[in-house]
Amino acid sequence: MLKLSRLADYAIVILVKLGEQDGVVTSPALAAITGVPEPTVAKVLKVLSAHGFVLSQRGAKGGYRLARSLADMSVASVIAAVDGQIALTACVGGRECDTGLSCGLCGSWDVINTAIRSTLEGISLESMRPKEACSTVLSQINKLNATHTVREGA
Amino acid sequence: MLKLSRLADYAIVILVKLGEQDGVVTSPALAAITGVPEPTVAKVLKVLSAHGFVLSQRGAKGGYRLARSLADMSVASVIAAVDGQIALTACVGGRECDTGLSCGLCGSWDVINTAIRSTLEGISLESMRPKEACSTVLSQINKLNATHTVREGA
DNA sequence: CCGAAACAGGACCATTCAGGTCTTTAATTA
DNA sequence: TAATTAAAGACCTGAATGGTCCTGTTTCGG
Repeated sequence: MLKLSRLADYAIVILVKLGEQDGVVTSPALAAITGVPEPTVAKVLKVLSAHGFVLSQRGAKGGYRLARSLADMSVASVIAAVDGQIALTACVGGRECDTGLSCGLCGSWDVINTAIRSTLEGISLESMRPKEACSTVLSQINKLNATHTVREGA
Repeated sequence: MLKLSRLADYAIVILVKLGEQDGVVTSPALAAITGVPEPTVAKVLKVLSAHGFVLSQRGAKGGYRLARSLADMSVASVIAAVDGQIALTACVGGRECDTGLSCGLCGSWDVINTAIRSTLEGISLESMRPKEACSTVLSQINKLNATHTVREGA
């Protein structure tokens, strides 16, 4: 169903959330914020660090912070970093697919791949940040779920 | 890596190839033409038939033929038929993802999903048909691979 | 100077799901 | 009536993703 890998999904969520914090944030803290299991957060962060999306600081009081603004990160670049090249099919670049040579659609896929890629490149992480109206709904849901623990500002 | 399922890939190839034949074509014949294993071809054709892309004729001298012109089939519709709804993530329609409620990107994904979908809807199967120059290259490759069996026109 | 905290970089397992095969049934035609 | 072919669905297998854990290495604080 043309779905994104969950890791890439997490990566985007984590980056957006990280952008909303100030100072360095530890991976356990990010796990708490996003709800993603800690080891997975750490794994994603490592990849993002290797690809220059976040800067890491080791040692006690270490953590992560964004390497650049969310507006300077495209959805495409994040997906490519986590999942590898964005391509719908195996036969890219005019090469033949592995079904033999009878496909005959050689090159036609490139049109699609390019279209998808440019679509995703045009969307920045900044534009993924929750909108106001949406945040309101979210906080309400959060309140519902936090009923027996904390009741902040209500 | 944001890849298409192989079944959807096959479906498109099969439809394009089917459009180049005249009269009804059996699935074994299509398997021979496309190089895709016969049972898989049959499986894909069944799905395509159920979704109205091809018309089936049972019994002896039966087979499949296109239900409408290739120009009237979008890549998006074929993918949707074989793989289900085209959506990058689980959280569509403003619903929250299953990581809990902390995603907070509610609705943002819809922008991406819609963009991808409309991109794919704008590409017809007709435009996937091999171009002349490309066919030439293909036939050359075919000749190379058929060296020890048949040498047609060379 | 030592210990705790936190990232780095792997290896590793387990689950899921897509891909593919097979069998049976029903329909059509010669 | 017999042969051919699609329809439908059960079932198996293998790859890959997702997730966990372990062992270093670095840095800060006491």
